[in-house]
Amino acid sequence: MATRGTQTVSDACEIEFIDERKVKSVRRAMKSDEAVSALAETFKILGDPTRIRIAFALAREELCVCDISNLLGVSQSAVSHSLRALRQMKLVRFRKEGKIAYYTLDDEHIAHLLDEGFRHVEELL
Amino acid sequence: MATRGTQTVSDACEIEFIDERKVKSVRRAMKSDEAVSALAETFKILGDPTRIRIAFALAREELCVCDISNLLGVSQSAVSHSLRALRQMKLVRFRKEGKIAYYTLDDEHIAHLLDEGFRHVEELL
DNA sequence: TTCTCATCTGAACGGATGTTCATGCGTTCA
DNA sequence: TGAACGCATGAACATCCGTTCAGATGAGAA
Repeated sequence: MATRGTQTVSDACEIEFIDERKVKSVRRAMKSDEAVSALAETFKILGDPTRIRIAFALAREELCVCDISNLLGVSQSAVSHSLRALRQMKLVRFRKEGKIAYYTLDDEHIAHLLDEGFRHVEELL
Repeated sequence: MATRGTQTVSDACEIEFIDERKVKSVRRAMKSDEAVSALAETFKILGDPTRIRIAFALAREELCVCDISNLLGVSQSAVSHSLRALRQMKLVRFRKEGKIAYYTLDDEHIAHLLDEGFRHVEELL
């Protein structure tokens, strides 16, 4: 903490601005807190190898929990927990047929997100 | 844990497959472990409101650490830690001019990722 | 050189998160 | 109706992660 004048500021930077014009320009374009938080939550949910594999698979085929479990070699419980997380962020949706739950991606933005992401990381391998 | 035959499997599903064709089809298309892990790391880094704001800002203007700190109202130390994380995932790059470090996005995939992500979440607000 | 400034870094603390285990719920079939 | 099955869920535990604090580094000014 640095004390300046009467108020205590979280010691960001002592000087006022390096380039006030650029800062103001970006500030105007900045997204709302709700949008930023929602996007952060979405990325956080996708920040897990199992959930990425699940989303990738569901982008190609409609699958039931058991199929996903077999496909990835992950316990059914873990798959179900992952699916719930994906569901809460509206990344996947499902329909029930008897006792079987079939999952798919909720919309194509997610598929694009994955494609764009893979394109980025595959450039660096 | 369930024991089946000689090998112990993580009790995924007792039956073999619900739809073997779909599972095999997805399995063939599945990305490598390295790509999946790298993408998960990338999303994990982006799964934080501060780092999203930073990336969003750097997609529009080249900024120094002090500007970012002022722009977001976050301590300079926190910004620096976030930038290091973004740097390690090759999401941003920087150049030094005297004692000032100017940061920008590393490539446009990241900008597209953010745009696509915002498009997704803004549909749900 | 010495001081100031912009930035970086490691350690440490508290909260969030992933995984597993055990169990509960709803459906199907004998 | 009761057993088997597919799936969902809560609790508990260990681990990861974000933030802050204190100090270090390196460049420019005095």
